[in-house]
Amino acid sequence: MKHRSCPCPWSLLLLHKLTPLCLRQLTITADKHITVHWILFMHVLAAHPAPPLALLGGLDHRDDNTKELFVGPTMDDVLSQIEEAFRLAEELRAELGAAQNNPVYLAERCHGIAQAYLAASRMLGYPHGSDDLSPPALPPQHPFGGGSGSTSHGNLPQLELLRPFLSGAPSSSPFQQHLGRLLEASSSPFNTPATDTFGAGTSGGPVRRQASSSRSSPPVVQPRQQHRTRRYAVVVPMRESGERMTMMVPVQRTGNTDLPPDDGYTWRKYGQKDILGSRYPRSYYRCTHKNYYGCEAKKKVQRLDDDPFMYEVTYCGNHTCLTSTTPLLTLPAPTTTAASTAAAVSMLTNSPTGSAAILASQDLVMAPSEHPTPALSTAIQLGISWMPSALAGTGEGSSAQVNVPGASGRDTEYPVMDLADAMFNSGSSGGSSMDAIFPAHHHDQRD
DNA sequence: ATAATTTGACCTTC
DNA sequence: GAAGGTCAAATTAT
Repeated sequence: MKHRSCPCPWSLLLLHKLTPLCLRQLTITADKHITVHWILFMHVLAAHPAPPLALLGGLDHRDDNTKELFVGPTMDDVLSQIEEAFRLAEELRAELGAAQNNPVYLAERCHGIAQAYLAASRMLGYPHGSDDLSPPALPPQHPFGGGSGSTSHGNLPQLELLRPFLSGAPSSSPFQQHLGRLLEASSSPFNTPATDTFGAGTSGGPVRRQASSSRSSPPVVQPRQQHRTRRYAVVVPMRESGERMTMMVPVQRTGNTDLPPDDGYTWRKYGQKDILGSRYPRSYYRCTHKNYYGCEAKKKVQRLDDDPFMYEVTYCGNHTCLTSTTPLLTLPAPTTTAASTAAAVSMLTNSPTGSAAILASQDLVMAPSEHPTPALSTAIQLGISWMPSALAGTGEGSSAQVNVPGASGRDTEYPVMDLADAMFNSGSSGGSSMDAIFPAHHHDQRD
């Protein structure tokens, strides 16, 4: 079990510095979805594991000797680079409507944004960033991939990052619809779906590959109950439930590559099936919160025959567990629990993992409501309300707050010190709160 | 003790 | 009847 004993406030410091910029540039659409540049920022920059001390000297504008010892870029340089990325992203957002039918242009713009973030990341000496977001060479005729010699999937990782934010949203914003069209274009025309798997590259019959099983098969199989009373009262077969979405997700390049891709939600595996003509079995998952919230979200995961480093993930049904309650409104602010604070902060990233954290906090503080109401806006509001508090270093302990356009109703104050205490002193369970904030990148190299 | 996974049996659809 | 999807007991992990 890994445990980060002393989570470094590096990312928080970065957010301190960036907050005014974020508040100005961060765009929240009408239905409270954070747009592309913030997501990219979180994925590329916030994953930085540790603060380069010299850069932090630049961050604080201290007139000490640390800067003199450092000949590389300062934090201000990094921030300028980030600001440039924000500017490009904002331009892209403004142009989405007009440029939606020009995938080449859009891809290039996304590429440019990613490059700007990567430049900042490189200034921080974070070499892995280039690996994660290395933009594709964009052949004019195939802007979304299919280049010779490369894998046919995931050639536009900048867009792939956005996929989880489009899942399960029946009422998409125009911006989401733009992104959806982009992603659709990125996967369907050029990426080979797993439909033509019969005999394609397989050597004879199907070869089963045991998925992430650490136990050895028992030599003697116990006889199972032959006749069971099956109850299929309210079963909705996956093929009949609407809201289906299929996507290609690359395997984790680090650690156990047999693990299914982590989309941030918590799933429980309920079945595995050998599929005719496929080398790899198909795994069936349902939402962990099915019993508690009646969440009917399901997914099936299968490796591609022709690209074992790619999973085909089909989502069915929406996560009703995300819209079940308004738990955050009941949080005893400002004496927020660690879990709930982490939930609110993580929701700032609008990541599904943050959603999972929200659910964890729900389990802690309240029972499910009979009248589900959208909690997303609340979570976003809490997140944004937190940001200026964290920024408010001008007066320690101050609790400035910001009314987020589109977020109606109450304002909640979260003093930064409480937040920091909760974040950095909470570590009683397996994962730190920082994991909830920046969940996408782990630096544990398990060999 | 509880939660999650495995896996053969069972059910539904085609 | 075959194949895909799901159930649930057994098993394993936490």
